[in-house]
Amino acid sequence: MPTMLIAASTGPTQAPPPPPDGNPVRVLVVDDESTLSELLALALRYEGWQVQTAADGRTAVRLARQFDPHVVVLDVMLPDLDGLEVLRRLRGQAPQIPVLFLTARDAVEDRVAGLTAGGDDYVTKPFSLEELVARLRSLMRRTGVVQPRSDAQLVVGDLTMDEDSREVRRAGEPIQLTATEFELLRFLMRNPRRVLSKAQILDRVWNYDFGGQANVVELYISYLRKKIDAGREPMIHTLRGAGYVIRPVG
Amino acid sequence: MPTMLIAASTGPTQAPPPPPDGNPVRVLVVDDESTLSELLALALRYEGWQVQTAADGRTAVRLARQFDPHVVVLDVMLPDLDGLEVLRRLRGQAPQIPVLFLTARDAVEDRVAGLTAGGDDYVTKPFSLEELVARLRSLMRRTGVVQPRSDAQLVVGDLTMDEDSREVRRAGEPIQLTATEFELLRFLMRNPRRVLSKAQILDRVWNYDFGGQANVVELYISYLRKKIDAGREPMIHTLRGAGYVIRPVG
DNA sequence: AGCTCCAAGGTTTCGCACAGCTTGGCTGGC
DNA sequence: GCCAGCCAAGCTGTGCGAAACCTTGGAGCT
Repeated sequence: MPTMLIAASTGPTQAPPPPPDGNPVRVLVVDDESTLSELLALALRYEGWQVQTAADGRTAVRLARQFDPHVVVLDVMLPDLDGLEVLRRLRGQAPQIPVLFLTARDAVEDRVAGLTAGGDDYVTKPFSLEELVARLRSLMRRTGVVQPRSDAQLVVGDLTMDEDSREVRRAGEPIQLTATEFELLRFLMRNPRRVLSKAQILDRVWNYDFGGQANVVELYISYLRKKIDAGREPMIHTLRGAGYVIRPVG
Repeated sequence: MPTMLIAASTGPTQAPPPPPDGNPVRVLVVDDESTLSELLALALRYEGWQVQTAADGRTAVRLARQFDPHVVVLDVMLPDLDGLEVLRRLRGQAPQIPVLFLTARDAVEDRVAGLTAGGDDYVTKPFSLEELVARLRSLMRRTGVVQPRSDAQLVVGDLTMDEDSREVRRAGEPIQLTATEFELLRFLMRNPRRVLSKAQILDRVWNYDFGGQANVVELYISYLRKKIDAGREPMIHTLRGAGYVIRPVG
């Protein structure tokens, strides 16, 4: 029985953003789980960035010297040195370099707080790629690695999202979203007019270790519609057998 | 008339795409079902691409080294290594190489997680050749293997199709198509002014294991006409005993 | 007390078989 | 050479089964 199958994806996120000043952004990823660092490398390369990975602290420090990254993604839990030590050595070479820490959810929060004192940021595992990339982007914006541009403001039709303040408005009217709803909407808004398959959405918006039913996507689309399209001209459309798409009305 | 033989495929598609830089695109197909990989090889060669096939993971990795493909079509279920392991080894040699995965539909939601995250894509079996080729093309476009050139826009007369947004318009007016209608129209539009037989269409647009009546093609042509030729100068023409052709008016 | 997600039932849409109808072309009788 | 008649090829309306999608309620977690 031939099943129509377009079900899967059509093509991931929009075209890579322009490099900071002609050269691509260089990102160093430090994590000892090779699966994770490879996944990350993939996603970040897809953003158009240059990526190097290191599996332990010493390698990271050595690599940083020759690779000279603009930003570092650093797991605080490493086999050899601990995050703090790696940070110190990195900063010894490049005092200004912004760092995005990865920490286990249950990790002691106050230590991380100490680490991020300098304007850095952190993300707890497991995270979604969409969130990690957004954080990284925001971090680079704040620290001037890339021009701020009007990047933190997403606009599709009369729908706007401020990524920093997390404010969302439709026709000026503020809308309250939960964390997951926000991520999903951000992903849609970053790819306006482009059909996104459920698989793509899952891969990108849900945590990398999510093992659940694929219909959470339908569920959250349904939530979003209630909040965003309620009583208005709909912006979120279903393309049966293909995916979802957000489009300005008209 | 029983099932149409897949081997009959002549699956023509317009002139081969522009090679990356003067040389033809090289595609590596990895699948252990020889019937399928041969079918694929045939279709891809017809696109003007150079194709090599491998039946298992190790061979694939070895072959990749000397063949140096621009893109890989990879079944996730292989006799020796599994898809992810092959991916890892491939990426070890060529970190940027885009991969199109093939997965069985019923295979309990093959944890495809992360596979599309890096800009890769996947297609579930059984698929249609048209679908697979379109995906491959889109993948190469996104990852810069070929110049985007005539990006994702297909144009025949006043009829346009955007493959990313799946928007179709005739004379500016938007037209809603179902998944199958879309595939069929895409195939026609990729081959303007060229007569396509029902057998070709069946082989190319329907899943390779389709076992139904041959008159689905007539049926869907009829649907398409209602949607795109309705009340206008017709663009889809029947050549009795030969097939169908799409042509700009005039 | 809110958020996330599973389960399950309900709804819509699509794909396709079937069958009767139309069209076009061929043949043979005149 | 012309027309009637016939047949194959193509067209399309109808209907059913099932896939795809939507929604609700509630359980578990934080």
